[in-house]
Amino acid sequence: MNLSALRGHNAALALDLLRAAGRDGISRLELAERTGLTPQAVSKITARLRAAGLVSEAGHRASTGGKPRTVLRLAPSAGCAVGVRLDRDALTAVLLDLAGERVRVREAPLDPGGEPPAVLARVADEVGLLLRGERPPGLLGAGVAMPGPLDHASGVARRVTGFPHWDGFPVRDTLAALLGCPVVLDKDTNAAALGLALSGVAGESDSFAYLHLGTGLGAGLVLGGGLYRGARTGAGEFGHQTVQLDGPECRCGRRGCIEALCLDAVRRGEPERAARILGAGAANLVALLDIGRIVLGGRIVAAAPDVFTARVAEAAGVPVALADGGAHPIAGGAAQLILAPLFGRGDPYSPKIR
Amino acid sequence: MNLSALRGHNAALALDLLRAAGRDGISRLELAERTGLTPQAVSKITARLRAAGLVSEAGHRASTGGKPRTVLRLAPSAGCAVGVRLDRDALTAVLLDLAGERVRVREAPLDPGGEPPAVLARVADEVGLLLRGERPPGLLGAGVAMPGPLDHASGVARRVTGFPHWDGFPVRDTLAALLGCPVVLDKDTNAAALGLALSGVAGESDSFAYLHLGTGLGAGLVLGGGLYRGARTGAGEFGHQTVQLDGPECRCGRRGCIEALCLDAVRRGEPERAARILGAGAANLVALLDIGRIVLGGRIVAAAPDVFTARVAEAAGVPVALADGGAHPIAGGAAQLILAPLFGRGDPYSPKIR
DNA sequence: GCACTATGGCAACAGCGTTGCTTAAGTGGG
DNA sequence: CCCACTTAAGCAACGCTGTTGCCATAGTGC
Repeated sequence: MNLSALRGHNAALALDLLRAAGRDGISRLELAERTGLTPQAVSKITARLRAAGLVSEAGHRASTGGKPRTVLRLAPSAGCAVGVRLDRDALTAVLLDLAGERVRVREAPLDPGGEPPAVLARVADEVGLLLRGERPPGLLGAGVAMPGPLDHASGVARRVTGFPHWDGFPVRDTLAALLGCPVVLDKDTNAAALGLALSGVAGESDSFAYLHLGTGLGAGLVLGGGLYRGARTGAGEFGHQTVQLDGPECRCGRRGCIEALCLDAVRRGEPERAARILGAGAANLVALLDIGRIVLGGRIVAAAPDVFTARVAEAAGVPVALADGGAHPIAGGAAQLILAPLFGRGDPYSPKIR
Repeated sequence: MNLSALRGHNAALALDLLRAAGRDGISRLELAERTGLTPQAVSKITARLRAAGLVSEAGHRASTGGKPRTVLRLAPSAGCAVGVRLDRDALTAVLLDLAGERVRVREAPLDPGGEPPAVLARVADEVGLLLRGERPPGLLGAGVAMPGPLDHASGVARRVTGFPHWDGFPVRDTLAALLGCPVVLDKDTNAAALGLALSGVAGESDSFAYLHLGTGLGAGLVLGGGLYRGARTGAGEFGHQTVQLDGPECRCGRRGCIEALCLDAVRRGEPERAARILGAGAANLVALLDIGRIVLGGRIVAAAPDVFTARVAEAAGVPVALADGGAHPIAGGAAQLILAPLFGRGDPYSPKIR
């Protein structure tokens, strides 16, 4: 790491604390305490951030017997990002400001049966409508969330469930050309987990799993405050975890996959049973990764939130939270794919220079 | 991060590359390429390391039309560490040099039934015998590996399997006082995984799982090149992953735990079946964490290595390696608990300053 | 023997966080 | 109301980081 990387690192550290502080803001001295830097260093860093328009002064704290601390706040309008969720039959697009607040939403039906170029042209049109035809000032890029599996690093779809014929299609580069801005592609569960990590739904714990039970069952893992994607960006394949060695055959070819068992119970109208199966899978996760929390989301969980929350908490032995579907956690998380690197929240486990 | 932390970071980066290069050594320019630093910066860093006696020049590479590159090597004798494995009935102690090479081994029977202070006094005696009564120059500390569960951060044992009455005993601080050097405590599987990560057994992949099948079944996870310990240092509890929802009750109170099923198959003399069960668990790990390799070890694996390797590779779909039991992977890994931080290989997922 | 190539050190430099000091802006006792 | 005291934040000088430009060294190959 060289000096310019050091500067970026510390600026990101400060920005992340400013982001987490939200409307309350944070003082220079608090930043110094939390980063371990000296107050003077923080003054210089925040001066640069203020000069760049990313941070502004916003009032003062009450005095504690001396000069009151000046409150600093992230300037939400200094940047924004688009987030797009592509689902089997619908598209959700959101515009988020730098603070992660939703500025606009747009939902539309989608037919993924078409050829990828046509579908993506459609996506670009919808994003244009979301932006009302003009490029908002400070647009940093667009994040796209799809069901997966796909390759985050290259932005190429693989055998994305519900999107036939997409295997190997360069979604990221195609859409980047259409939109004229940087595009990042990731799995829907990863996007949601990242968004939840940044929104504070995960509470104090900096490691949690987001479990999404909708058309399928998937997971996004946040370990040590950052999204864990694994060696080939395929981590979080939770639906095909074997939890019943001699169970019924799954469409993936293996037996006793948790997704098959869970969805089967749901289909039979036994949410209690589905919740207990999901709880067993969650308990496996908690034991294996020693994570501090589980967050549940998806259509099927939303249909019986109390049952799922109670059974999973019982089995896993950690706090369980619900992702509010109305807040569009996946589309919002997709936009956070663009914003997160500014705050040093890119994935910390990616292969490093050694 | 401040400048002194930056210097430490870059020094660790260089040392880790030197360590990985082993006897072959590495030139300044290669270090520059791999770290992303300029050649001149590397010259300064290696000059400091040479002045500290950690690195020495060792010959030259063949010329490629100009001045031949000078080879740098880690000076193995610049430091050493003790590693101790405490098992149910035996103690293994090793002395490793800075390069991770084994200098000495000592094995002795152990009765963990006694009170912790008496057992640890015994351990300290054995370490004294390993060191032949004198403190070797450059001794950095002692790492201790036990079956777990235990708390790495505080160095306190919890309900360590095979060690009754140890719950809550401050193993690290007690032993540090007896030995007069820093002590680090961790689970046996974590120690082994760390040792394997540093020894190159994991090959190119910087994420893998070490699965140990002996008296029990446990795992150590290396993600992104560093040991993953989780929020409360309890990660890697693999033995009680549920793989058979309605399976037989386990002593942990849950049903269908992989350890119970696996060991039951072994007890019945069906290693093929045990290997297939272990394979299913390994496949779960690979899917969930997208790791690039599985490493197997432990007494039961050693009794039928081909069967376990073949079945696990088949199920998990990634390369499977064997940890050589004769190389004392757990005791050696325990010593690496002390050495690894020098090379920036402390756990990268520990809670960060934000 | 000489031109060429590649490595690595020396010296000057820009930029990072740190230190010592000063100024600003409050509180609270007399 | 004044003034001592406390706390926050900026200015200037500094030490140390990696970087840049230049040069000495040590090989190859015509």
